[in-house]
Amino acid sequence: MSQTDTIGRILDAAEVLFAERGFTETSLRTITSTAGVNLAAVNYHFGSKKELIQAVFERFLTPFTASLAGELDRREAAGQRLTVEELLESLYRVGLGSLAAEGRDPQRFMRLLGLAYSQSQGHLRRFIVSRYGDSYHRFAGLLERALPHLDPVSFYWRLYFMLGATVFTLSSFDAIEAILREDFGAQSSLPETLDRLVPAAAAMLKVNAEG
Amino acid sequence: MSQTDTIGRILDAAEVLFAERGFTETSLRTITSTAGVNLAAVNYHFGSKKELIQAVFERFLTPFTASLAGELDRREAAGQRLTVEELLESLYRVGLGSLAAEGRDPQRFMRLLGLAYSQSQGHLRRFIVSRYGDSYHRFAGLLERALPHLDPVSFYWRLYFMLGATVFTLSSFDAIEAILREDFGAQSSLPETLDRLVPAAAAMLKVNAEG
DNA sequence: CAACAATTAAAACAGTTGTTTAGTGCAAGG
DNA sequence: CCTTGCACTAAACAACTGTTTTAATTGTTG
Repeated sequence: MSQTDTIGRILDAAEVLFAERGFTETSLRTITSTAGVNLAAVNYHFGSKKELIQAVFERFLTPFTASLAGELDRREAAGQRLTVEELLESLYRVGLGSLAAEGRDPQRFMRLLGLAYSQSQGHLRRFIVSRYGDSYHRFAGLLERALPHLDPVSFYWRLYFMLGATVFTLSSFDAIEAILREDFGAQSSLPETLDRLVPAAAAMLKVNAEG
Repeated sequence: MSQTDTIGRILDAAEVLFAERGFTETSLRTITSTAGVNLAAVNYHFGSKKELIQAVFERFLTPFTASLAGELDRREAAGQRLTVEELLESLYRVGLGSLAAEGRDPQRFMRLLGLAYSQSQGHLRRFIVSRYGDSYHRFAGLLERALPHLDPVSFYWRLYFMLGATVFTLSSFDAIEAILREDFGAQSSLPETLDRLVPAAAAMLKVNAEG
């Protein structure tokens, strides 16, 4: 249809394949052949494989952070200070909603985020921080204000604990869900799992250090 | 000295390089040249790159699980049921101690565990499960008994949340520590961080679902 | 010391990687 | 009608991958 349908096809294929196998384990030839485009199209449209990886992240992080900003605006406008649970709810539901609304798979983005964290070849982490650092800091600041009893260092360690639990769990949601279904015959949906995660993460953030 | 000093040199180099860059990002030539051995030595002594990766994990997981088993034996022999905090303490301190005792870097193994999780090419996950699944299930069983108010499915999700917070945070301990030192001038040691992690993770495990 | 096996070494192997080059087709503008 | 620019393609590039082969060198044992 449009003259640059090729770009979209490449991004679609790369997004899926990167999430399944990782970045270095996915060759440009695999991407271009599943996308049904020529090999050289990646370098033509994106410049390099690195820039393709960044473009994949940009395509889902930009609407995600935009939706999150809107949600935080709305909640802040309501007046009272946001609670930990409200902030986590915002983060999770917006992540789910803004991406699912475009008909894309939220779990795939969680896997990509997990990969970005662990496989990060430097360039990707720098790209994400420079592009979306502000969104991160706004959320972290609001969360810190919701936890006034914590000193800054304690708060940031707790924040990383929470991010670890979130990214780690959701990035392998499919695998964990399959294990639990096999062992207990209990199906878990992603929203249900977020219902479990919100109170657990909130408890971890709020507990007094001296237990 | 010994006739197969080569094996140790290869394992040492592979351990460091894998932890720094990941598996596919580390070539056999990089490993053998930093180890000061011939390229073919890897295939001669280990068979393939996959088996080398498994050997690296075996070398630190075997003493780790053995120490953990001993620690759990000791604590169980003492009689009363183990608490969540005691179990987490055992896990963390033993992991720290058994590896540091051999003069090796505990954080490196956390990074490897994180990689095993996210970069797992299948063979590694199968290897770890078949070799160390029993240790994992014993620990999980004891932890579940320490949390009798949780139904099995809830418990296992919480377990994954806890593992996520642990692996994620400790596997990038150096990076997080550097950020906090820059922003707050506060140095954090690994033991201090575990002191922060134990109560936080325990709170996440213990909280009642309906908050 | 001779003979055998274990280990190390150099070199080549076949395959894959990301990227570049040169050229094709096509549509819009002068 | 010709040209300019854009999207796309096939082919080749050089570099790198894990692995194997063949030969040289050890170390050990009869």
